[in-house]
Amino acid sequence: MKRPTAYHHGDLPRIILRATLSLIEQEGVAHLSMREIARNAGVSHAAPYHHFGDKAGVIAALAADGFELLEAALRSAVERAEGPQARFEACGRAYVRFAVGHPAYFRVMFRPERASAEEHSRVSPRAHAAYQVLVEVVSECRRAGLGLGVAPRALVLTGWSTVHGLASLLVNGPSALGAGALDNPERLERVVAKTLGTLLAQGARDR
Amino acid sequence: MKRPTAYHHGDLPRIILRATLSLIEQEGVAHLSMREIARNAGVSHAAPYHHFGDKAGVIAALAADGFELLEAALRSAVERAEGPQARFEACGRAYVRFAVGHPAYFRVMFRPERASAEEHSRVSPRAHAAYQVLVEVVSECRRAGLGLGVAPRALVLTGWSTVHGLASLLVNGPSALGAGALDNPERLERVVAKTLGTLLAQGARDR
DNA sequence: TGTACATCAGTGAACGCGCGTTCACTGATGTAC
DNA sequence: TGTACATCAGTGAACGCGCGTTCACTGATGTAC
Repeated sequence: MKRPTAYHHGDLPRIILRATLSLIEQEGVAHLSMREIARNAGVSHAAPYHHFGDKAGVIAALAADGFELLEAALRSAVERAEGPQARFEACGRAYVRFAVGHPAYFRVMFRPERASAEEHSRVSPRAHAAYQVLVEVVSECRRAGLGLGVAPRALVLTGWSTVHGLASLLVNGPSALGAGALDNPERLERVVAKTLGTLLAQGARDR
Repeated sequence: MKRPTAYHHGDLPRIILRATLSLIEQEGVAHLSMREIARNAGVSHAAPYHHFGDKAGVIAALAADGFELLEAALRSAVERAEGPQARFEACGRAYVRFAVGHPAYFRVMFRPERASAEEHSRVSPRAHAAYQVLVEVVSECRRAGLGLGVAPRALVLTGWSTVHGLASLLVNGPSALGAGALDNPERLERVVAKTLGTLLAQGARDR
C-alpha cells in the first residue's frame, strides 16, 4: 500500500465532493460553479475534470452517494427496531435524521432540475434501492396484519410523503415562517413517527 | 378607464410574471435569467427593470403572489367544508391541489436559496397569512375536542409536513423513482387527507 | 538496481458565451394653462 | 381645443464578469526489461 502524496494524491475526488457539499450547504445548489468547487478544494479549476467528466458529473456522483447513505441509514434503523410497526416508524425517523444531518446531500438528491440521461441512469438505481427499504418494511407490516385498509403502494407513498415533508421543511428552512416555528425538530420527528404508526394501526380506508 | 396600448401597455408586469412562471415550469428556477424572461415576454431585455428592480425582485413578486393564491385557496376550501375535521382535511387537500396546479409558484415559494432582506420582508407576511389559516383550523379543532393529545403547534406542523411532502414529491417529480410511482395523485391526495383526519381523531400522544 | 518509457493527475492560459445591470436615448402618454 | 412640457415605459448599445470547457504542457508515478 502506497501512501499517496499531495501531488497525485489520489484523494482528489473525495476532496472535491466534500468541497462541493460544503458549498451547497452554504449557498445552495443553484449558484454552484466548477471553478468555485476547485477553489474550495485548493486545486486548479481544470483538475476536477479529470475525475468527473463535467459539472453534472459531480452532482450526479453526490446524488448517488446520498442515496447510498440514505439506504444505509434506513437499513440500519430497520435492523435495530423490533417488530414491523416499530420498524416502519424507525424508518421514518431515520429519513428525517438523514435529511437534517446531511442537508446538502438531501438537496442534491431531490433537486427538481432535469437530469441528463447519463446522470439519471447512475442515480436512479441507488434511489430505487433506498425506496425498496420502505417497500419491504411495508410488506412486512401487511403480513403482520397492519395497514390492510390502504393499498400498499399508497401506504408507502403516504409514509414517504409525511417524512419527506418534514425533512424538506427542516432542510430548506422555513423561509416562509417566522423564526422559531421549527425550533424543536426532535419533537416534530417524534410526532411524525407517531403519525406513521397511527397510519398503520388505523389502516384508513382507501375508499 | 383607458385601454392601454401595446406600447406602454401597462400590462407588462403581468406579462413578465407570466413569462417567468412558464420558464420556471419548463426549466426550473435555477437557470432562470432576466434576459430569457424578457425574450419570453417579447420585450427588450432592459424593460423588466422598470417594473421590478432586479432579478430578485421578479422572484420575490412571484413568491408573494404565490402565497396570496395559496391563502385564497385554503380559505376557500375551509369555507366550503363543514365541521372542524372536514375543514382540516379540506385544507390539506387544497394545499396539494395548489402545488400540483401551480408548480412554478410552489417552487419559487419554497426554494431554499437565501433571500435578500427586502425580498424576505415582502414575502414573509404573505406566507404567514397562509400559515395562519392552518393555525385557525387547528384551533377550531381543539375547541371541538379534536387532536388534544398533540401540542397545537406540533399538530399544525405535522399536518403541514404531511401535505407538503406529497406536494413536493408531486411537483419536483419523482426524479428518484421509476415512472409511474406517483401516477395517481388524486388517490394519494385522498389518502393523505385521511391521514390528517386520523392524526386529529387519534390525537397521538406527544411523548 | 537502473534506465527508458508510458501513463496519470495536475497546471495555467485561452476560448467564447450569456448574464445582470447601467445608460443615454426616444417615442407615447398625461397634465397645466 | 391647442400647445408646451413633464413623465412614463420602452429600446438598444455597452460594460465588466464569472462561468464551463478545452488544450498543450509538465512533473510525478508505475512498469518492463
